[in-house]
Amino acid sequence: MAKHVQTRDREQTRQLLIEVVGRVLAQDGFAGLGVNAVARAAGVDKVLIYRYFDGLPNLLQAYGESGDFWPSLEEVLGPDEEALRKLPLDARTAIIVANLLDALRKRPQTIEILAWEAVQQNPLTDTLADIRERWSREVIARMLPDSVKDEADVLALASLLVAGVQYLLIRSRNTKLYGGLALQTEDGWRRIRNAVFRAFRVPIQPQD
Amino acid sequence: MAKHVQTRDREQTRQLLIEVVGRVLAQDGFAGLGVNAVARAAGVDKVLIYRYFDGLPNLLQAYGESGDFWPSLEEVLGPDEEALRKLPLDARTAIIVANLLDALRKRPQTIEILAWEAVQQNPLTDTLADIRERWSREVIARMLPDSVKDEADVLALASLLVAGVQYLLIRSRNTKLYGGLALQTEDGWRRIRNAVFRAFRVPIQPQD
DNA sequence: TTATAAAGTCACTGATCGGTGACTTTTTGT
DNA sequence: ACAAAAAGTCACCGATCAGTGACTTTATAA
Repeated sequence: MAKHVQTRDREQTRQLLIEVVGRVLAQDGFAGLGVNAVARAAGVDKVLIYRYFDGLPNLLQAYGESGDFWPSLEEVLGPDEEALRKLPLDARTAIIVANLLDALRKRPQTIEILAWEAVQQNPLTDTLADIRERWSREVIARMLPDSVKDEADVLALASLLVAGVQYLLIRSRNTKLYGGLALQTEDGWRRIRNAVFRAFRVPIQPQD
Repeated sequence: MAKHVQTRDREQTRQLLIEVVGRVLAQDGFAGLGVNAVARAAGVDKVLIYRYFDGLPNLLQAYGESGDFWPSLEEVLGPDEEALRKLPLDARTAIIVANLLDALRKRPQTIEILAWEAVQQNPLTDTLADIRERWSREVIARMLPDSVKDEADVLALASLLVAGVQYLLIRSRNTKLYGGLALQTEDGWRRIRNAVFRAFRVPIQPQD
């Protein structure tokens, strides 16, 4: 039973489609994301998107679940979780936010998705937003349990800063200058990163 | 020469179209913004958009220039500019950012435009982004001249916070909860506003 | 009053979109 | 070897989009 080399393989084509979603997303953004575009980029007929995924939403869902489009907890907590845990609340929070900034900068597709979420609401963006909301709750429970009863409301400040970081990442795709910040230079991002530490009154820590 | 009541008036129709752009923008967002949609909403033939504005971009340009879609300097500096000027740099900056937050919350169309800018680059969004960049430079020149040589880089922190505020405003259209912040409640926005003051180590000032 | 220019209407093109039915080709189980 | 099921192709549909040419109606100025 020496089979031919498989040229028609459902699972392989499924994976290809999922992979191509990420590619299209990174290249053209969600604006260019449609059945036609994905099928074309995959060199595959669009009918397969309907047959294998019952439409684009489910394909995107599969992409969202399969990919590592969001940083892992480890990536954001750094190499030495124990040492981090011993720091004061402000410092802990600042470092986590700064690490998140570094991690997100490396993920163009994630930035595209953030832009998409900001602008449109649909079942997929709802799902992704929910994943991230749970992620943030996990970070808090694991590393910032004392923040929830902090009367100075570090959490609000942290969320505001994360929001700012995400917005600037989104803008950096198209915009050179935002409020005097050069979003497409390393120096601009160093200033932003330092501002995070300043907001928490924590000595500035260079990137790993 | 008792004229009939004008039923055909170029200028009036022009103004109507400009006004309708704002209405469509506030109602359906920029996603629903097209020649067909605007013409339909205005009860006018779309050919007039081409005749009077030579296409949608110029109509949007006219809208951007005519409307008060961005807060005035006065609105952001508050009633007593002189008193504000006497405060320390941190306090001045915090108050301006907080005032900007209050002002933007009142402008749903502006929030739509911000969302649009975040996501797409085109001649119009470029123009609007430029208007705002000049606006911010004017605020700095007028109220924060000492910030440019501030070695702690208040400006970076201010821009980051403004970015965060804008992002949360954008998200608040669709999202209930972001990082634990209830974006559709007064309490949520009070926490965000307070976080601004906290970031600058300034006593929290209630909204006017 | 009448000619003319402007205001507004209408019907159409060509392109692209999401989605589907019917077809051909390959794989697989017996 | 062969039949059935699955994989993949192809041509089409209806809707909507931006944009245009040709038409009718109204206002204005001589």
